[in-house]
Amino acid sequence: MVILMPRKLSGRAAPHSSASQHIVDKIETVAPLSRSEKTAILALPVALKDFRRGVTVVREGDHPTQSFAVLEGVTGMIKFTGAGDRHIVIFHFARDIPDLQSLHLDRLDVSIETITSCTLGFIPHAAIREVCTDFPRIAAMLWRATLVDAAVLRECVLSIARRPALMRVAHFLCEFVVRMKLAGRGDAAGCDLPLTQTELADGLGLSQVHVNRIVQSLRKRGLIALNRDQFIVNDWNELKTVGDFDPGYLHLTPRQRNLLGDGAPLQYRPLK
Amino acid sequence: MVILMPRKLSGRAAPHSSASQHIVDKIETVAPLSRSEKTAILALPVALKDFRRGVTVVREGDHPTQSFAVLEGVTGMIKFTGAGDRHIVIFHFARDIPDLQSLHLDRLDVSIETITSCTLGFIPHAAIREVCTDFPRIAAMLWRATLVDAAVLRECVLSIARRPALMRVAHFLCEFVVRMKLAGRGDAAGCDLPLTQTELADGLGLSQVHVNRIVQSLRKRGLIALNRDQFIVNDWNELKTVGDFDPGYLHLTPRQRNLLGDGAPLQYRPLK
DNA sequence: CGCCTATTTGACGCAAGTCAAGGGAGGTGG
DNA sequence: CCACCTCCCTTGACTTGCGTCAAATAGGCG
Repeated sequence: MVILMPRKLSGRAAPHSSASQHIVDKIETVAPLSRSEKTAILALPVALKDFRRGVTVVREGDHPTQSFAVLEGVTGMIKFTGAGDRHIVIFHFARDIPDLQSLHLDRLDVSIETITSCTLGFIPHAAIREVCTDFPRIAAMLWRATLVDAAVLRECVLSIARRPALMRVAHFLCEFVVRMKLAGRGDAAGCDLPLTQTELADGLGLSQVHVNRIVQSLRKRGLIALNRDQFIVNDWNELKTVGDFDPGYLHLTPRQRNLLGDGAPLQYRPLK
Repeated sequence: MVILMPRKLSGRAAPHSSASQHIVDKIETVAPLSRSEKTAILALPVALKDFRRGVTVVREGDHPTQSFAVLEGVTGMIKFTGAGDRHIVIFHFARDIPDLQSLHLDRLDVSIETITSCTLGFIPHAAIREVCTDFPRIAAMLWRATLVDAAVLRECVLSIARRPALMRVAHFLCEFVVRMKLAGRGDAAGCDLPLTQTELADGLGLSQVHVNRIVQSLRKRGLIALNRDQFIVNDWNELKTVGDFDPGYLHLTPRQRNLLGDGAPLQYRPLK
């Protein structure tokens, strides 16, 4: 039986920097910014706020006048059916801006909850609009960020519609570890996984019981080690195969690919 | 048994207008444009091209240098699993710009196929970028259009993940008829439905056989009449209820709501 | 130690998939 | 004008992946 190390990867994360610096960083993984563009972003007014786990930050039906960037933690976009079934449509990590859409859609069609305790940086829409007007390339880069989210959603639709549970879970874990690494929350061995199996199920369109069985089967095959805190990849190539995972839809930039290390995000590294 | 009328709604559609006029119309359902903004859009170079049904317009992995607007017909965003299972992620109708995302994401993560014969208007990215730079409000409106698509995807994820087949089909049909009406392809009675049951299945994450059974069950309940060409709603309220359909996620503008007629898009109108 | 939350296991049922065959409608060509 | 083909829809029989229910176990944490 694989033994997970008690230390969380979180401990090794970079210290907080301001929300606007995060946005600069995010954009610069795509294209370098000019001095004046950078200055404009760094001048954005940001209100930092901490949240505990399981809090609804904004609610479906709200008409926000600000958007927020995730500085620390994981948030989830939640939707409910009329019958009250909950589904987590997509997770967001450090440097994502989960409700950027509210900049142009005045009514929220989802709720956003904290999945872990979070630090969020709120920026008024007016300020973002102003920067976008003055610096079209910034607008384009923020637009791009929402387009990548949409691409993730498309893959998610495919996965839920057509991939059986084992493949779906494996695919989800592949995506999760890659995106966590980009958020500075993973390394060559794996990543933080601050999700209960119930939350996994809510994001996968499966029942909690079935997720449990699938996870166990992936463990038995020696592909992964996983608990409520962290996730270790024992055989990346095989996990990718089982999960039918091709990261093309993530639209990684060359810089991001470097971050992940030579195209093979995680090397085989059996635990003890 | 309900008898569908042989005449298709298509016959009544507005005649072609130029692709750029379509874009102006689309944007103006959200907010009026200034004279100079309108002029800039109308000056965009558009190459019209006709396609037969079932043609792949752009392919996953392509690096397009232009985007296209749908002037006539229906297109589908298609994804495949590694095993070759096909899924239609979202349909697009007149006035939509299915691959607008390629403006900022250089590699396509989906293919786009014609579901019916189509007239498409191709516009070089360079020209769109220029307009977006010169007129930030145009950029914002195009951005908004991609955000509405993303909202539709989110609802789609919820539907496939959590709604049982009957509800899912009903929900799909509700969305379809509303969006077709906005594209000028439906009226108080119903809309064109140029989809085989296999294509419905591909869009719903169900098998063709099961779609057939569900459609029959909706027919027997007296909610709909439907064949390969058209779709008639016999009981809109009940269909909405069965489909757990709340159009909030479509982010309809007041003008669009008017188009649909007083909030209740389709009135009860039993066939002969 | 006891409570709460998360994971695990087993038994059972059903919604939806698969396979296979038949029927209808429209198109085409001899 | 009939024969044949193709595409789509329909139906039935059978299978199965996953959900549901329920109870037991395990792991923090005050």
